[in-house]
Amino acid sequence: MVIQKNSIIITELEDFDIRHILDCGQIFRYERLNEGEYRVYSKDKTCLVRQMQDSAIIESDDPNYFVNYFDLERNYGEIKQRLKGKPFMDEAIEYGHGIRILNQDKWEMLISFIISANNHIPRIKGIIGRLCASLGENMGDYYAFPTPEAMASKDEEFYKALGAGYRAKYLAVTSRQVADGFDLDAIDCIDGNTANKKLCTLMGVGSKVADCILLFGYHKQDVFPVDTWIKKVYKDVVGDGVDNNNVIRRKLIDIYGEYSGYAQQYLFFNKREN
DNA sequence: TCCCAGGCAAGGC
DNA sequence: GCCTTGCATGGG
Repeated sequence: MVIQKNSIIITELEDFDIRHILDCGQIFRYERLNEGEYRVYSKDKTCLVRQMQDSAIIESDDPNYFVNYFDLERNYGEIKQRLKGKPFMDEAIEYGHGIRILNQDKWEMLISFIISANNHIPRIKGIIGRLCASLGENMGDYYAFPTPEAMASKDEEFYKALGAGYRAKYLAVTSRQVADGFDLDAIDCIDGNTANKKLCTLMGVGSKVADCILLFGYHKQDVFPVDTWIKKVYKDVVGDGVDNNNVIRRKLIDIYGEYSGYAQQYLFFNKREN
């Protein structure tokens, strides 16, 4: 990796594939421009990613932000090595070998995954896009993700009009709570299970949404978001799917260990695309 | 068409 | 505590 004034150059692509990274369900704000060419948005920033045969380039006026964002200083080879041999992992890692878990904004993850509940990914993208266009700062040729204050200034009806459906109330109530002082940063230094319970006190956040926020916004690795796709994986692993979500979560963390969060992403991506 | 989606809150027991 | 039900919306 070479960091320049307005770009990052990646010359080792064994653990970096921009399509894997963007299509594995952790981010909703990006556009595919061409084959291997994407524009990505995070918070109030943006970058352009182009992946070629044997290198990739990330163009941005704040490269350091995106070095952290794309988790470029972490050794994914070691993570994969530790996961290999566990149930269904080898094929999932082979298929999604270029996945990296992004370091995204906590507040953006909170709102994005409240919207994600019982929803389709294309529709989630649409709602979030309209949310940014209507409440986010105009950055010239794109919109920033709105601040807690901007979102707290609107009511349930506003979010219904955006197409959020029954999640509209959750958005209004939770953004008010954060604007009024609920400290998202304070959750950073507590363990996964305790952090999960704390996030669940916010309206619209249950165990699964909390795990997504912790994995993508806090990079906590001892979590396992259990959604409809992971339930299918669970059936493959244990033979049936009659257990409730808490039991499924606990058993999967038991099986996949300290790198459960990474395991979950490889398994999710492989199940959803194959 | 009808089923389903990166589930949650509320109410029943 | 665990289990069931209702829920807005639009893509496939």
